[in-house]
Amino acid sequence: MPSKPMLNQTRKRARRQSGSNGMAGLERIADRTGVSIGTVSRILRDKPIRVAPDTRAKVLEVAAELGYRPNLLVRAIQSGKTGMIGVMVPPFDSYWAQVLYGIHDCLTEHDHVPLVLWAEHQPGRDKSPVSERREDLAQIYRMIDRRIDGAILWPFPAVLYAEHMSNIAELSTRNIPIVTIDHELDPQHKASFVGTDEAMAGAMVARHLLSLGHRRFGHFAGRQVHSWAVARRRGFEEALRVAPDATCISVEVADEVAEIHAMQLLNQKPRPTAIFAATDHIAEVCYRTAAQLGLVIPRDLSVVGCGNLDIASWLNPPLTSVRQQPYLMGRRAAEIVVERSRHANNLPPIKELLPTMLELRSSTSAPLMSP
Amino acid sequence: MPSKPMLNQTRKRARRQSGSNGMAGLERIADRTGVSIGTVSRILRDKPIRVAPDTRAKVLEVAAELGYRPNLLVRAIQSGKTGMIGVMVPPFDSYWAQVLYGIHDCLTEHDHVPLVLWAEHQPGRDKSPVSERREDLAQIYRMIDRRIDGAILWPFPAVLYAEHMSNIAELSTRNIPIVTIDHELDPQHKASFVGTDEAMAGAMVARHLLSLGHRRFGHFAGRQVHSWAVARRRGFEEALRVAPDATCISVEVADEVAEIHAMQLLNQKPRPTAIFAATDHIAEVCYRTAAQLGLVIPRDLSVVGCGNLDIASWLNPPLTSVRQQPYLMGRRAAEIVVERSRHANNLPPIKELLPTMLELRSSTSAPLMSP
DNA sequence: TTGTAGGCGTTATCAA
DNA sequence: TTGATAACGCCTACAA
Repeated sequence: MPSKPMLNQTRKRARRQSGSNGMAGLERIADRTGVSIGTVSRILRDKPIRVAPDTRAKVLEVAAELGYRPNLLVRAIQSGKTGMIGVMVPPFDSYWAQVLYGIHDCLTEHDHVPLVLWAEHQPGRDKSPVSERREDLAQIYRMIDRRIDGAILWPFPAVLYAEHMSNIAELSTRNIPIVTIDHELDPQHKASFVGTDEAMAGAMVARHLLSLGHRRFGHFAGRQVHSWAVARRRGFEEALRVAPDATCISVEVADEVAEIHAMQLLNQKPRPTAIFAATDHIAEVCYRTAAQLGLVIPRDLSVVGCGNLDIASWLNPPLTSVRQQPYLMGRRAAEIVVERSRHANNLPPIKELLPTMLELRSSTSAPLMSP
Repeated sequence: MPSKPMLNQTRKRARRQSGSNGMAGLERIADRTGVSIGTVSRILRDKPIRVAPDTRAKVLEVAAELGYRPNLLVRAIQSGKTGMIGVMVPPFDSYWAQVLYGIHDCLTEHDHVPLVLWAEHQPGRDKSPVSERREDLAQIYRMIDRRIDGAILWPFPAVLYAEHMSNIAELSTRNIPIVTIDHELDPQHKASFVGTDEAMAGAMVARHLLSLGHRRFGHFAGRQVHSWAVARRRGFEEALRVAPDATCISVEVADEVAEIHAMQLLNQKPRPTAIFAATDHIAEVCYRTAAQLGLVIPRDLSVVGCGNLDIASWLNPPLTSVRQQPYLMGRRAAEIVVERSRHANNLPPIKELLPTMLELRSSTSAPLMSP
């Protein structure tokens, strides 16, 4: 009979052997090699510790043979770190695909994985404020219940509703590091922010159009609940001031009625000779509207977009557009969350603005004639 | 002094109170309400059990106040089910975005979440077989180490290399349910499959072009390592047989040298009057090549694509393309993995083919003249 | 150098 | 109706 100290573990093992469900654990390796679980654990973690060479060899061999893989869930509940970062993104175009790539690459390089959930993307779904809030809340709980180490968020349209902030509060009150992309959150959430230098973007567009000789501008602005849309608009308008005789009419366009807004603006008299569309999607609407009015781009109307999506080069004529750096934005956002998570979210939140470039294509030219 | 039975737990609690890291657990609620952990657990799970109404009320109140959220990681290590499904996708276009939406929606409806990782997507990365294999393997381990309940895979180009199958074997030997999309795996993996009815797709395209009067065809086939590419090609070629005088030249195009292949095929004499491109991306290359040769679409050349991506409608002229059902494919794939996972992967693998439609646009017309 | 005990947050199983 | 206890698979301390 074994001595007392061994009895306890021996009994345990005997019991477990039967109920095992397939994947080998430390215990099975311990049994097969005749050493204790603790020893196996130490060897497999490859800590700088002292182990008899043949013990190590034997353990490694059996582990390989059994296809042992550590269970990160267990480590997670012990360490309090799951290595999972919640990512909530909008329905996507090529811009967001790049952002996701950036996030993905940076996270995996740091041994983390993204838990990607979508903000409402179904055209068919009920979009009432209430159901939207519920749905977003459910998504946030999905992440919290799995104990994500941090979250990267996109500013869903729901930021419109004050109640929505309480969803984000679910994260911030639990001290989960947050980084938002493109939209800056209220300071109370202590959230970091990665965005685009909209002042620079606006200035580049303004300078380009002014240098072509334009003086009457129109701006299709994004919905002003998004901080990027506000900054983009201001950046453009302020940069126009260098030309005292420049005028600009800005209208905020909501996706659903973009056509109508575009039509109204393009029917102004005198008509603007150049348009800065807040996004390439809006620029596309602008193209369609221009076509309906019989305007030829760029002869009658110069158009500049923003985002430099795939469509920019597919449009006819190819669209001049502000090139942002979505991949880099994703990377930076990921780097920031991971770092905050490592420091128990005690680092102060930071804001980061990435520079832009203007991608010149053929949707811009000098105005037909001066007024 | 408390009686002996209580002593043990009481001591434990006293110790833990200090080291708690923020998020409330059952224990804290138990302390605050004066009941045992077990009771709290039962109430919060809301099982059909008998609890004193006031006990329940008190517990629920405290739980809400503390913002209690269950820790799914713990449930996972106990139940052996994490509720996470690994999803490995290629760099994406609108087709894959739809697939992801479908997967996401179906999974969340079943209280699961997707763990989305990318198959190599970086143009800059070293693409040697070895490093590619390593990278994919790392991705697979990331999923396994977090104990995914199942996996939805896209057939990465790496299926080319025999060694790559050993990566997938890492999943199948562990009895993790697998569903592949678009590419059918070797039977040994017992993997399920969701794809498109390529025979139907090919037949629709063939019928359409034949009815327009075409007899000389060209087919830009996808790389024949992909089962979808093989089936799509065969589907098209076989459907052409209804016209005894129809001829078809098929070439397999690799992305990198697509232009060259396209140029060669379009330089055949007599030149084909209609092209079926295996993907819309290839169709786009075809457009460019045709332009270089001074061919006008559809006057000199009819072109049909497949996938009905966003670009199809942006191309000039808009591309006639086979419409697949990516969203549905995603949903079905998700449903299938979840179901297999629930049955310990004991259900037999299934194959599912979804029907297609032909989206008629203006890239096809009758041939200019009969030979 | 190796083994054992205790704990992570929860569930399930008895016992009270 | 409620409480205590043993898992789940692993890691950290401490003991041998």
